[in-house]
Amino acid sequence: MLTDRQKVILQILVDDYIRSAEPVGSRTISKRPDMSISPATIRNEMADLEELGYLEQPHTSAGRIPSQKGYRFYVDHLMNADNGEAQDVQNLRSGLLNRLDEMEQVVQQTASIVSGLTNYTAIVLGPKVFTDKLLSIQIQPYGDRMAVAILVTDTGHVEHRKVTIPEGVPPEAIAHYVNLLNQKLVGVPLHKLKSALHTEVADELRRCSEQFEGAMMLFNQMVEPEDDGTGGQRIYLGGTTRIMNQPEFRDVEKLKPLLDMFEQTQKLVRMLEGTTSSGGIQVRIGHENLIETIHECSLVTASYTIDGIPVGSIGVLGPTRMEYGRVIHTLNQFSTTLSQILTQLNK
Amino acid sequence: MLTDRQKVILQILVDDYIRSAEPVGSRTISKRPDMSISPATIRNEMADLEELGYLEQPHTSAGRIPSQKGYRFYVDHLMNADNGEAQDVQNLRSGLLNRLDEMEQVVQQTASIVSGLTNYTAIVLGPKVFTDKLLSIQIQPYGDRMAVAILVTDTGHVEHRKVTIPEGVPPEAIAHYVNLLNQKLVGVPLHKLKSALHTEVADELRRCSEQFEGAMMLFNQMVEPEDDGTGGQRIYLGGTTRIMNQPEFRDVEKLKPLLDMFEQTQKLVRMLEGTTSSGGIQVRIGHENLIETIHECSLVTASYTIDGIPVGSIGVLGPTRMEYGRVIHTLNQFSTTLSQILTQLNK
DNA sequence: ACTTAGCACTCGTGGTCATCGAGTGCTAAC
DNA sequence: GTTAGCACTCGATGACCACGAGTGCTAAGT
Repeated sequence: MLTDRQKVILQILVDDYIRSAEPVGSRTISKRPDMSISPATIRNEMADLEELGYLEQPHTSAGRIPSQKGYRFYVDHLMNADNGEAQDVQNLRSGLLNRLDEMEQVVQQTASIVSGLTNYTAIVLGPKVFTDKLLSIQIQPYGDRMAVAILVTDTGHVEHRKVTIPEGVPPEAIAHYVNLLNQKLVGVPLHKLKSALHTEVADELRRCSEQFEGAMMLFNQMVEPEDDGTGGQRIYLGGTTRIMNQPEFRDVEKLKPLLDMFEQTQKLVRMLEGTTSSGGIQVRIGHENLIETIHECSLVTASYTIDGIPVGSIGVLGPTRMEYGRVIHTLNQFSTTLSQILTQLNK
Repeated sequence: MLTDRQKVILQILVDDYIRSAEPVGSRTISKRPDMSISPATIRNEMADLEELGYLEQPHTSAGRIPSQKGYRFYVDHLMNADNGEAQDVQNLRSGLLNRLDEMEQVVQQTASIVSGLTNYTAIVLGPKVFTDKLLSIQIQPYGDRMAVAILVTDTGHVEHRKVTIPEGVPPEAIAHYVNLLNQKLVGVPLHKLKSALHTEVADELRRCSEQFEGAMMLFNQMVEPEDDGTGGQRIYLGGTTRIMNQPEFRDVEKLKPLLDMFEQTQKLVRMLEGTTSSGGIQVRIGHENLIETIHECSLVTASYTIDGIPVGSIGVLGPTRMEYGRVIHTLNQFSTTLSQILTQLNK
C-alpha cells in the first residue's frame, strides 16, 4: 500500500503531467507551495513509486511520468472530479432544447458540445429505439415482387425496410396480412416484435391462411432488424480532429490508425456497447481497452437513460494523459441532461 | 505560346514531380532516354518556363516544381488519361452489384472503392432522389398533435418527416385528406410535389373542406424537404485518412483544417453541387477551388446520372501534385458504372 | 543563333562535436 | 528519516563543416 506522502506526490505528479505533457522532476514537485520536503526526499519516494509500477522514466535523466497503473490509481483514489463550471451545462441545455424536434439532432449536438467542452473526441452511441412500442405497420408494394415495410412507433420514430414478396403469396393477400399484424402487434415494444410474431400471430395465421410459409417468410423479413453489424445503434462523432491538439498525436503515424478507426462504425459500437447497461461513469485506461488501436488512449464513458432505462452511452476519447477530473465531471452532467431531454422528447 | 520542346519538358517535369514529390532538376530530365539535350539547355528552358509562370523554385539551389498554372496546362494539354487498367472496374462492378439492395449502400461503397483505387479521398454527392415518383403517402398520428408523414416512391425509397397537426384540424379529417392526396399526387415526381400540391390539390380542397388553411399548413410541412442546409443531398466519404499518405500532409497543422472540413457536410455539398449538372470530368486545381481550405489541393469530379439525368457527382480530393491521369481515368469509368447500376436499381 | 561545357555560387542536408541543463542516484552528514 | 552535495547521464541545442544537387552565367562550339 502507498503511504500518504506517496499518494500526495503521485497526485501532484499526475496533475502536473496532465497539464504540461512533460516529464515531471523532483524539483518541480518540491517547489510547490504546499510541499515542504526537499527534492532529494521526493526522489527517493519517486524511485519507490517507480519500483511499485506507478511511475515510469522515459530516459535516465528525465523526470517521471505516470504509468497506466499510475493513472488507474489516480482515477480511483486521488482525483477530484468536482472541478467544473455548472453554468456551462445550463447554457448548453437551452442550446440543446432549441432544436429538440429530432432525437437524432439532440444526440448529434451532444457529441459536438461534449467534444468542444472537453477538447477531446466525443463518441456517442445513439439510443436504442427498441423500447418504443409499435404504433402501426404498413406494407407498400412496388415494382415486381418488392415491397417496403414501414413501422411507426409511438414516439413517431419510423423504421422501414425493403422486403421481397415470396413466391406464392398473392398480392391481394397482403392487405389482409397487414390488418392481422396491426391487430396483433400494436403496442408491442420493437425488441419483442420477433417473439411476439411467433406467439401471437403464427397460430392465427396457420388457421386462416393457406400461404402460411410464404407469409411467415415475409413477416420475418419485416421484423428482422437491418443487420449492418451495429445492431441498429448509430454512432455519432464529435470533434474527431480535436485529438490532434494533443502533443502525443502530433505524429501522423500515431494519428492515422485512430482516425481510421473513427470510420469503422462497428468497431466503435463494439467499444461502447458494453458500457450502456453498466450505468455510471466508467474509465478505461490504455491497455484496459479491448481495442488495440486505443491502447495509448483512455476512454471515459457514461450511460444515459430514457425513463430510467439505459439506452446508450457517451464516450470521450483522449490520450492516457487526460484531464480525467474535468471529463468525468462534464460527462456526469451531460449524461443526466441528455437523459432528461430524451425522456421528455419520448413523451 | 509554348514551344514543343517546352511542352515536353513541362510534361516530363510534372510527371516526375507527381511521382517523386521532389523538385526536379535539369540533369534528371536530360538523363531520360528520350531526351537528347543537355542539362544546360534544359536549364535555360526551365528559366523561361518559370518566367512564364509554369514552374516554381522552392529555393535557389533546388530543382523546379510545377506551379498551379503549370498543373492546369498539364491537365489541359499534356496529360494522357488513358492510363488505367480496365479489369479493375470489371471486378468492382460485380462487387458493387453484390449488395445492390440499397442505393445508399452502392453509393457508399463507391466512395470507398474509388478512394482505395486512387489512394486519395473520395467524396460522393449522393443522388437526388427527387426524380422518383410518389407511390403512396400516409399519415400516422401519434402523441398529442403530432404525426409522421410517410412518402414512398416507386423505387421503394421511403421519406418520412414529423409534422405537427395545426389547431382546428380534427383528427377525423386526416384520413380524408390522405385519400385526397393519394388520388391527386400519386405519380408526381418528388421535386414537383410542392407545385403539384398547389395546382392539383388546393382547389379541390377549398371546395370541399372548411379547414382549408389548416390542411394546407399540414400538407406544406409534408412536402417540404427537411432542411439541414444540404438541400437533401447526402455526402458519402471514402478514405478520409488516405490523404495522410501524401507527404504534403505529413504535418498535422496542414492536415487539421482539411479533416475538419470533412466534418462540415454543408461545405462539402457546396463544393460539389455545382459539378453535378455540368457533366463530364472537371478538374479544379488549387486556387481554382472556391473553398479556401483546399487551395493547396486539387479536386477532380465527375457527375453520374440516372436515366441520363445528372443526379450527383463523385469527387476525388488530393494534393495539387495529383496523379491526374489515373484519377480522371478511374472517375470516368466509375461515373459510367455507377450510372448504369443506379439506373438499373431505379427500374 | 542555338547549344553546351565549364565553373563559381547557393543552399538545404546530414554529421560531428561541444555545451548546457534538467534530472537522477548515491553518499554522507544532519 | 531527511537533506545537502556531488558526480553522472542523457537529450536538446547550436555551431561548424563537408557534401552534393542544382542553378545562373559566360564563353566556346556548331
